[in-house]
Amino acid sequence: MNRTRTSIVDIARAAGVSKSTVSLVLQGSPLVNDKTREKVSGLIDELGYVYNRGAANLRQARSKIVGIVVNDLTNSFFAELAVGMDLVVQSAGYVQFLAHSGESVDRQRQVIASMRENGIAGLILSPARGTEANDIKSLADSGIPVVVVVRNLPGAKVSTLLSDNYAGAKAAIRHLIGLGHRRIAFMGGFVDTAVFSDRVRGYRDALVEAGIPLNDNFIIHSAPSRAGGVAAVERMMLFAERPTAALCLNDAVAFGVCDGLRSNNIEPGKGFGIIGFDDVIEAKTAVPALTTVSVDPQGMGQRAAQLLLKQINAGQIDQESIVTSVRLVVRQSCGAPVKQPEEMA
Amino acid sequence: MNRTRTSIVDIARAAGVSKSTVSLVLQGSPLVNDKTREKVSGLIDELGYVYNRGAANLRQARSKIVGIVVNDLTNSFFAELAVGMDLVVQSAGYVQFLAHSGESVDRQRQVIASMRENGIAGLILSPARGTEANDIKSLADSGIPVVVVVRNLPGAKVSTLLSDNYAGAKAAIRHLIGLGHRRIAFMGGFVDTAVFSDRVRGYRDALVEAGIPLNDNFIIHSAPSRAGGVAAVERMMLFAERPTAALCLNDAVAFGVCDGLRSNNIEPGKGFGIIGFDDVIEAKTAVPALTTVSVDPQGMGQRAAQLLLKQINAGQIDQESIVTSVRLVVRQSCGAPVKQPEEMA
DNA sequence: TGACTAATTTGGAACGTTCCAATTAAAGTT
DNA sequence: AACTTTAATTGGAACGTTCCAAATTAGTCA
Repeated sequence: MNRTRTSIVDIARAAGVSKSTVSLVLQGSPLVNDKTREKVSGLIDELGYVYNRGAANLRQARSKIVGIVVNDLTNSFFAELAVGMDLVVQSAGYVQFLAHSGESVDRQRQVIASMRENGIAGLILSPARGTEANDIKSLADSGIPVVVVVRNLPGAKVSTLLSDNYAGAKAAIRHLIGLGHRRIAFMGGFVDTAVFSDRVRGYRDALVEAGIPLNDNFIIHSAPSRAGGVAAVERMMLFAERPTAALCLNDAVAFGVCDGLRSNNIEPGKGFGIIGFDDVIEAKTAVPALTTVSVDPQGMGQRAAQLLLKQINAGQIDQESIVTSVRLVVRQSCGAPVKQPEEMA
Repeated sequence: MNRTRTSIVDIARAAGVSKSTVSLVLQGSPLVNDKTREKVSGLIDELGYVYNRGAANLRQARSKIVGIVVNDLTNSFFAELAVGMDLVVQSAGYVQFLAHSGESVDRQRQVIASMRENGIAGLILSPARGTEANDIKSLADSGIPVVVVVRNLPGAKVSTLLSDNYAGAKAAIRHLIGLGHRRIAFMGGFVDTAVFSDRVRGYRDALVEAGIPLNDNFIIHSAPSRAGGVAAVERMMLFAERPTAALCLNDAVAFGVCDGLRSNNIEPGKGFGIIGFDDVIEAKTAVPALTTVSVDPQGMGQRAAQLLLKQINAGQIDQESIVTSVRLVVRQSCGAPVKQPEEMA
């Protein structure tokens, strides 16, 4: 009910010591006598004192806040990524500004500026589509560590943490080929992201490696969402010669593809092989369980946060680029071996 | 590259005015002469000055930070809720600490303490299971507005924003009854949450209202997740006399129920009617599209944030309890009218 | 021009911490 | 007892802002 919160000097007065001593107690210094420490700590809970980290930051210039900006929280991949970051950030005694840019560069710029004003010690950014290196230049220039995750940001001289999209896509396609598929589509995504182009590159290279001719119609663009997957299938159904399997840009698209196939009375995993990308939690429990390239979003979030904290503590920032490896998790959605895919059109 | 960030006095010196004038310019005061304002603003971008909101807070005691604690970000319902909050918080010029408690009261306590030290102006809490009124008492006592959402927190004298779970469940069951169903299950959830008990109450009341005898076996507990839905179906399949439809605790469970039915070769929406709760974005595009009680999570997040901001600005907090109305969205998963449900066991 | 009002500008205290240099108290050592 | 170490404690400046009362400058009117 007090108008003004109780401060360090209030408890100093109450304990009959100086504010410096109280400060020492607060930071657990061994310099202070056990008896005074005890008395002070007692008063601290008794008076309901709460530490003012803002004031401390003002003096020390190093805050315990990290900023996290994610392009789409409603996509479970990014939600899990955020949860992974949250985990390590919190247990390191930091607290996070977490914002959602909704793929808007403007909004992203705004929140980064606002975070900066609030004195973040570092930033983890999963950039919105269309982000330029310039958007984080001034941040990086002022010595605040930045880690870019998931999507590449060419030209930015900051650390990045990406998954091995190329290898993952290649492994997925090889698996489908091994099952006997020859007409394989790539579904979902638009050309303007590195994630898309890397995965498509893996898709293409695996096909040529197996001597299968490329068919550009089989790369079916759509929104990288569940709804996008449904749309892609609609498009595919119009083809005279249809694919027998597809690698999807991500799990969300893959689930959409399952939905779309069902409305066309094709059973996913039996009449058509599907592989997703990311390995979101639902991938395991879905029916059919989704074969997918596991990126381990939560683990990736953890690694990103660890990388950032390392740089914050190190003081100087040496730019690091990590590509996390990825593995194909075979479940039901890619189906049993297909004997004569030529006859399935 | 400067060791120390440039401050208000740096640009004051450069512009040949006092720091007070610069401060005035910063807050857009009409007191300052246009010419000096112009000069000062010029120097501000030129020297790359960034406002230190922490220092300002120290002086003013009212920050532009709100805390948001959510029990499970990986559940799309809560992710969307968070996005809704983010939207209004950001456009009001605030920035948010967003944390994920993962249903752990300990962790929740920690992050709330940490947020408090960082000087949040208010808190929105979607409490972890097992949270007690006491956990936010000291916060509320110190005059910081708190809004509790989604889950009730009995005994806490703070504002709450809940959806009308009772009415929603009742409407859903009435609809199923109208389609001819008589043996209707309730799937998912555990007894310790108000959300669960309210929805079950609606379920029960609607059944007795229609003169249908209650069967407690038909309330099938499980984790409130997709995996939980699958598990609930497994349990149901063992019944001698099976339900013909189910209301699910939430959409995640409902999707799981669809999965579970499919692995038992029952087509969701045809052989078995399913109604979800929440209306997550995927509900619309799923196949079959999910009939569900729409809670509009994003809208709810927005309302919660607006409520909080109102209280922050008002200065004094008058406790408000809002129950947002809810509506049944009929799509495909509850199926066509069932003629003779007695013969479907 | 002088007096008065309106428009601008400005020192300095204050917010709650940390840190440094300096002081005081306690404990050993001859 | 006089000194040296070691242990504990302490003022006060500093961090970057806001706010107030007061000072300065410009403008207006007789």
